[in-house]
Amino acid sequence: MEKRFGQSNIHYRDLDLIPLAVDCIIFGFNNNALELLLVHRNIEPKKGKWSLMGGFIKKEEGLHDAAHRILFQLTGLNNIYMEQVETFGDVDRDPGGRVVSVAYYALILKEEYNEKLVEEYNASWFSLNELPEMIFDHKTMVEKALKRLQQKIKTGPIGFNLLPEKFTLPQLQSLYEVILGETLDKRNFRKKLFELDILEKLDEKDYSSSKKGAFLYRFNKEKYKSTPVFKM
Amino acid sequence: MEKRFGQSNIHYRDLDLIPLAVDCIIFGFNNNALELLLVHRNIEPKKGKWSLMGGFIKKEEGLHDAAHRILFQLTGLNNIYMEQVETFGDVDRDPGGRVVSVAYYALILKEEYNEKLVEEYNASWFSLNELPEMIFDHKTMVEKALKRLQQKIKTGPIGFNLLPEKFTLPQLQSLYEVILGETLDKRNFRKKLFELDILEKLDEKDYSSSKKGAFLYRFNKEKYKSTPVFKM
DNA sequence: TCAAAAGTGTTGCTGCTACACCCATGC
DNA sequence: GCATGGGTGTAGCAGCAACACTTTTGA
Repeated sequence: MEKRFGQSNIHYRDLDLIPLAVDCIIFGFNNNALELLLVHRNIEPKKGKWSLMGGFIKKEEGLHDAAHRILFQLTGLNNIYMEQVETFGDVDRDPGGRVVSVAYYALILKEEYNEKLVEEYNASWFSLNELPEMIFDHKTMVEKALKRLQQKIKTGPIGFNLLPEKFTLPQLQSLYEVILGETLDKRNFRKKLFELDILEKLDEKDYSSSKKGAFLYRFNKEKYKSTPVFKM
Repeated sequence: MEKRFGQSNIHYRDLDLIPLAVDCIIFGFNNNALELLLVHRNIEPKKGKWSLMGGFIKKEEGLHDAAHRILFQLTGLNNIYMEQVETFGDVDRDPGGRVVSVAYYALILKEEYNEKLVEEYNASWFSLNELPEMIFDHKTMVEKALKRLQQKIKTGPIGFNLLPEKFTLPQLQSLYEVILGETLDKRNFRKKLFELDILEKLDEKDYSSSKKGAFLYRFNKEKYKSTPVFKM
């Protein structure tokens, strides 16, 4: 076989082939907390430990496709916002053998995932502040993903992926607070948002968390696209 | 063989194994321009085209080790600042066959690399504004790397890796200007730097670019470590 | 003496932070 | 009527951008 790869002179037969996986950091927002969907290992080694949902990349699928497939396997969800975080490739990261893994994070709606699938995988939600022990370098992956999410949420309108189509401003603010890990000033928060002019105020109110009720808003993609600036 | 990998139930024999490579975006600074070290393909396909220096990852080395090895192959340089950019894995990115590639960028000193090696590889420097056509998705890799470098240089003292140990403030400013792609105000630039208090002013001057001469400075790592804040 | 690059402070403005009270409603 | 969360405007401050002239020296 004389096939050559890429810009290299290496022949196929000389190649070290290393299993390549994707791990998904699945974020959800609920009860004013940021949560993570983890799967429970019911096989050895590390039986009983928690881990990110992962899987191996197939020959005929791209990285992003693999990430979406694996997310779909666990949640039944499609068309989800996902972003590559980093690739982890320390030789000993998986004691079971050399595996390189590309980490992706996903922002999903906790109300929409398929509960049956999640049960099948022995998966469960954990608040970010109360994460259980996780296998391998998954803890590091989560930390890196969170940092990227923090950056990204300040510069792009991606937080809305964690909220239902209609949401209240207190909800949105709470989302930013738990992701950024700091409390925000209510008036300043709203001022910034209104200046961006990307929200549509609806005539409906949500009464689930107060007697007075909070107005519902909707993210207006068209408005954002016409002037794609976002800074929080 | 019953070996199991990671959190998955997939057995080794079911795995698709995909060649995994590293590509290096090698930045250098010279003549007040940001430059890139590219290698010339002298084999088909794409003979005559330019490409990033790359290579396949070995079974017994980590990702970062692979990146450093490949950089060393071309430049003879060790202990270089490198950072992972992103992993590229579209199915058809390399028409020669499926290859997933992890992109790393490196900041090196143009005065220090091994010219013989570079000649052997038919490598050559290109100004960032005058890049030749490159193979595969290497252009995209460069763009992503530059964006990361722009971010990073504003928040960390990494620009010094592109300058000799002793450098002048006009040099440093020019470096920031070409990386960020904008002109900066001389006085504001210097003010910010002095406030950071991480530079050591030397008694020597550099006369290579002016008659008056510009004072030489040195980055003081200790000072930076004692108060690791950096914002430009 | 002039050309070319190095070096140096001040002012105005903008954008951010801090902050307190009224409203609507269910109980 | 009171407790709870929703909603609203302003003033001060800090940090950023804009800006011009003097110095040195080689040719």
